[in-house]
Amino acid sequence: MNERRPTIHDVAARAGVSKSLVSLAMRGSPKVSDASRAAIEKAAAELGYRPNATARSLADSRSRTIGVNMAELDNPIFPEMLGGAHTVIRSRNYNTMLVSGERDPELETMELAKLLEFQVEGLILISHRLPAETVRSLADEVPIVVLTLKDLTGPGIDSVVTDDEAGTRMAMQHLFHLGHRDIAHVSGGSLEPAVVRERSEMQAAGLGSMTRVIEGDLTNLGGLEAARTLLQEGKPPTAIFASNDISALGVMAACQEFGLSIPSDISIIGYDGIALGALRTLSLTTIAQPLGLMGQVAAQRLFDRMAGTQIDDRSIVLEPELLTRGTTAPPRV
Amino acid sequence: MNERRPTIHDVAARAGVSKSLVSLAMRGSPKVSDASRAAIEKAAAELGYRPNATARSLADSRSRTIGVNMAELDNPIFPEMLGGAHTVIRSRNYNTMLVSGERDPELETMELAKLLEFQVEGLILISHRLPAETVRSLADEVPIVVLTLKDLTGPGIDSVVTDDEAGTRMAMQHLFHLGHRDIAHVSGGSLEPAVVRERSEMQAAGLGSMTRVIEGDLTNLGGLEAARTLLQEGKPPTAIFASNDISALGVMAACQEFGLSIPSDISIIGYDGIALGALRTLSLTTIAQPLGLMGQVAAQRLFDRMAGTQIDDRSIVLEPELLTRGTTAPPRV
DNA sequence: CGGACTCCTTGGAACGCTCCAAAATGCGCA
DNA sequence: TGCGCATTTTGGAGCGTTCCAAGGAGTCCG
Repeated sequence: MNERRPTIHDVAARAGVSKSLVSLAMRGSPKVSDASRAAIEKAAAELGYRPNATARSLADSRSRTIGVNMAELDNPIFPEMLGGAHTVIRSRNYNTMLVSGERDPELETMELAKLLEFQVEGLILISHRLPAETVRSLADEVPIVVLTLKDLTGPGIDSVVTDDEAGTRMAMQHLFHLGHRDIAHVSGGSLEPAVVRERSEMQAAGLGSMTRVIEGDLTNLGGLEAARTLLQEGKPPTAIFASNDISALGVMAACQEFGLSIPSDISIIGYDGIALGALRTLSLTTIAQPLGLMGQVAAQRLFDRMAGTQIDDRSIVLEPELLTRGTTAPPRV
Repeated sequence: MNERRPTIHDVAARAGVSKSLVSLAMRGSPKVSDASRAAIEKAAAELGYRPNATARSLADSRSRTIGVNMAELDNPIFPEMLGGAHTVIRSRNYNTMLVSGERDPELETMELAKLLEFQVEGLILISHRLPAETVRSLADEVPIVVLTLKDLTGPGIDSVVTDDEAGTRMAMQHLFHLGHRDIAHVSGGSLEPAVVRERSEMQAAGLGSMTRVIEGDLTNLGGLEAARTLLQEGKPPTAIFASNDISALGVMAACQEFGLSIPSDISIIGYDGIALGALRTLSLTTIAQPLGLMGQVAAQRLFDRMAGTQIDDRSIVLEPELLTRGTTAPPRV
């Protein structure tokens, strides 16, 4: 396992050419004669030569690496976005360096610093907990695309989000058209400010039919508890709109605890469109964000910025989609 | 965004010392006098200096990077393991380079080659689809730890698995003690050979009470369809043991379709212990593998190998655990 | 006041590659 | 045969670090 790995020099010596020519050949340059190329390939194969990407990065100062930060793992929307981004990154022949801030801004800052030390050429933040100022200062070293959080833009920073107003409207209209007039909303609390704020504004302003708002925190347990509180208060609403899917699942559990059957006694709609919600066991009606696509678009935009393409807008807004599944139905009359 | 980044030379010039001293100072060497250190730190801060990890890797030929391959994203057990491994990698001040084979052995091979070009110091394969021979040949360039698949060991290759025989036994005994005598097993089909084979052997040999085995494929849909076939055949078993959780969720859905309520009409037990199964809505009884821990242990073992620690065994076997939740109960009498 | 140490500090040679300007080769054609 | 031009090939300088052998500066003591 430990003999020194062969270098470009070894290949050159063995093929009887110069290191420069090997370098060209390895990169598939057309200026290499067929004879030389064959000799070089043969020598490389015999030696089991592998180009050293580190040396290459240093020499041409391109790391061919994108840094991805994923703040947390326990909401499946993040891995789904990661998957999308990752696909694009790979297709461009780049590598993905993954870090995770674990919800701790200080740790997150350090991890991002490490990415920069590795000379990543771009950064994708799949959610983050950093102060805007920190992100802005990173952004003048390397282009950044932020997923999910739309309120953070600025020079060097792009964002990819879905149209939450539209999504909220869709959810409400779906319930409204089914005949619901007594709707409760389990909000996201203070987390994910932008998203939550908008969804909440909608609910406050928009369709006046919603009577109650309970604070959740975008977790499963949060949804469960919020719904419990709600249901203890007395007459249950005919429908509940949760700000995200995993909290919607908590809401479902609470309803079951209270002996309400879904959707005949109460309708539930979530937000996000996690893959899991499609499982027949759950069959959660939801407003789907195109999660994988968001990741892809984020990566694409990043590559565009890296290429220096002239682009005006800083924010890409994708459309959400209503997925009508088994947890919503007309209210009992 | 584009002025040349300051290098160690710039810092040296500004602090009025040599680049070597800056290098030492940046790495916290004790041989640097307080005065110099202060001057250097000041200069570095003023310039916004960031060490170039690429150059460092090249110079001391240590990339401080671990490559992680995650074959697929749609079974949540993989991200959970990733999380565990990632935590350990970070705590050692290493970086994680992530690739994904997308179930395609050829692509997977290329991706792993890229990792080696980046001089990763170790490799963690969170499941993979490679021929044993390929893995073995990678293993003589860099230490490897394989998660989940136990049949692949050899020089340079370690594995981390759970004791599937024990797990299977636990599942069966749980059902048996509840009083079930007519149990069906939804298998994993040809995938994940080792795991499946063992779980299946158990079922064939072990507790003779199981009457039927249906082939699944470890997916949600596979579980759904397997269970449908089973239930169409006539008198349903009193319990179903699925080879993994996501297929168990499919099985649950099928049961509901057939009007069977869980657990009063039929008990269901899964395998894996995905976080999701704990959601109150699902409350899936299962045999839990310590997923996060497996990832951690894998990373730890990798670091031990990298440090050249003398270790004899090649395989780490962790114990599974029965999580009794809401989908199992005594059979109806 | 000269050694012998101990502490700090230094310049130059790697590390394995790419880039570049310049050299070698080959070919067509007068 | 010789010249010009296109095609191949080459050595050396860099990329930003670390490593190392060796050089200076003090300090302590006889």
